[in-house]
Amino acid sequence: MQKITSKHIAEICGVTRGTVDRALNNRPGIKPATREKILKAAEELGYRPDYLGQSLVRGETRTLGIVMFDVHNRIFAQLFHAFEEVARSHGYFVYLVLSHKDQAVEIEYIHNLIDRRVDGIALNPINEGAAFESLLQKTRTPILTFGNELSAHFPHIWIDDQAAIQDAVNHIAVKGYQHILYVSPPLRFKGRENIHVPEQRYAGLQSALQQHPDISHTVITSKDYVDAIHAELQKSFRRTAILCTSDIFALEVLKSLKDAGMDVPHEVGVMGFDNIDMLNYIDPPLTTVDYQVEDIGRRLADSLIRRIQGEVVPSRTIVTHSIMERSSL
Amino acid sequence: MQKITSKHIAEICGVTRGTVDRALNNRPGIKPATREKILKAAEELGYRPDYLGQSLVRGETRTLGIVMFDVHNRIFAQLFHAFEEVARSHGYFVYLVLSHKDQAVEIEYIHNLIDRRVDGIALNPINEGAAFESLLQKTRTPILTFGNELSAHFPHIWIDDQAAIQDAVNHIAVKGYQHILYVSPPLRFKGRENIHVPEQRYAGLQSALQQHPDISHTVITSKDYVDAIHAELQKSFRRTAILCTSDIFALEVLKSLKDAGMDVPHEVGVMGFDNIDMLNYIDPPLTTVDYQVEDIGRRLADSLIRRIQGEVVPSRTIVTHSIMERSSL
DNA sequence: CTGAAAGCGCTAACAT
DNA sequence: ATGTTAGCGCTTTCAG
Repeated sequence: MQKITSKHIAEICGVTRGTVDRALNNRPGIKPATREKILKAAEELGYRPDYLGQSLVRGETRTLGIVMFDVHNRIFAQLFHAFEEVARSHGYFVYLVLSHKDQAVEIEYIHNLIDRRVDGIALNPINEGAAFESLLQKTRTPILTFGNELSAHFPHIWIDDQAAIQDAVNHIAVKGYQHILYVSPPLRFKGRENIHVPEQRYAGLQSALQQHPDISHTVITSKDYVDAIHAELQKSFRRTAILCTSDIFALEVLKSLKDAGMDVPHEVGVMGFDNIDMLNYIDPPLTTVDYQVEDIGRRLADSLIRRIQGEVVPSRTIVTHSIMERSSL
Repeated sequence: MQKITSKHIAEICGVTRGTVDRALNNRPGIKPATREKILKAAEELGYRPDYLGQSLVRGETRTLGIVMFDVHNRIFAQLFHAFEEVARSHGYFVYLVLSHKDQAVEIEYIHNLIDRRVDGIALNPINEGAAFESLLQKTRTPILTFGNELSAHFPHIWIDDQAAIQDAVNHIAVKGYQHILYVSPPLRFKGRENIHVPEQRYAGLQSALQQHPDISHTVITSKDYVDAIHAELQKSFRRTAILCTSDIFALEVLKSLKDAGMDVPHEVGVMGFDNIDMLNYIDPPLTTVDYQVEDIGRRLADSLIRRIQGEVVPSRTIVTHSIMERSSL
């Protein structure tokens, strides 16, 4: 069974493809009778316009691309959900591509998306630098970023990471802690990949600590951060809070502390970041930094579509965050 | 800055587009010198072939579509990850579309995928019935299913849900439980949407219980299954196991039992299904049914691509499962 | 070795 | 009101 095209319909109805087009897209200049005949034939044959042909001539594909590291971290699954929903409501499809934090993969994917003529791209980049940005600038495809920021050429939607960590540190200070173990494994990739988010958070840590000269701290960036934490806990006898830059780190930490028989928060405090929904099932309930990641997803889709339609969108949009106090600290 | 096409290159090099094509896709019948010239020009201009044009003439888009309910349930996020990885390694892109368990949305999306000429579709359907299947059959686009099964026309890759629940019940029996609260909220949509998976599991429950006439049971399908469970627990004083058809239900149950101050597993046993990775962080550790969902994702992509290339794939592929014993039961 | 022409499926401008 | 033609960007066949 051959795929049926407008040409077939034209032949069957004894008219030309131009006329078929007029009927299908109900444009003026066609006799009601022939229109009916054509529509009926199309209906019966189960005709569906080919999107490739349409896209080629229209110059738009009504497709968005979203590039993220992976979808294991719940925060990105949630973001995607919201993004997809808004996109669909505007008639856009979305390609979800995962860079797996691999710089080459990311570049290949971006090229592919552009070659496929997506109308716009939302990107959480793992690449950075002038070469990368000029690559992105070569295309007229609108690109927005989230997570790791690029230069101001690319509108960015995210939270204020610096302020968020500052708030976290202040919260820790208020709770009377004297020492902070700051857990941010991605920091060790500094200079090799785009770690704008971890760096911003780290900057927030530094500036907050200046307000609290009484609080000492240790930064942990190793892959085996759990082991590193336990080693650190041996050394110091000051009242310690473990501040993790992601809930998924905090969950690992919590688990290992439990295994080691340590009491949270009495022996040591733990704080996370993201407020992923699975925290509902965790004990002890984790204090963390909360923000509406769905809001980010929605705004990304919305702004991207606006840009596609020629509107100017703000180069920076900050979504609010807050401290979600529970009982791990 | 205008997008550059093979036409531009042809003009610049003073040749025709056919020759440009020969150079770009290094086909024979071209003088090395002109080939060099063309490749150089293409390189300098940053030429990239347009995928729409290519797809139109080649008759393939090298794109796969995967349709699932959502990506909140971790099991589907994991499946997608594996699917995407295999697809990419074969040069395929993937459209991830979410039906949100809405039948109309699913149908609209499937139409869209076909109109966009995806080369194949992996589908966990929420629709069912002859009308739906004939809609799917109208296209020559290969379609595989996972999760809810359709008829044998659509190759299916999944676990043996019946056997899995039977194993779960046997495990519960061995542990000496006398009563089972079977939690499967989707069952209440029977007749309205495709709930093949829940039904298979339910069938597994029934047949297993025939082997254990001493075990009584109650089936819970209400949306407020947590409340229903607590009501049931009041009534019976037999040793009770709560068998949930998804870990996410089990997590909710565990949480509510904890809030109610009930001891698991001594006062009541709980068992889940899926062995999602977040179980690592849960206390008490949840006994559940384990299977390699990544394996399903990989096989889906692999088989789909085979079918696209004309191979015949088995109409049914069963991935193994096992009981993951922890300490909630 | 290269050019000319046709076609993938669609839309749009221009004739009749 | 309908037909004709051209073109989106690419590939492919057939001439030269």
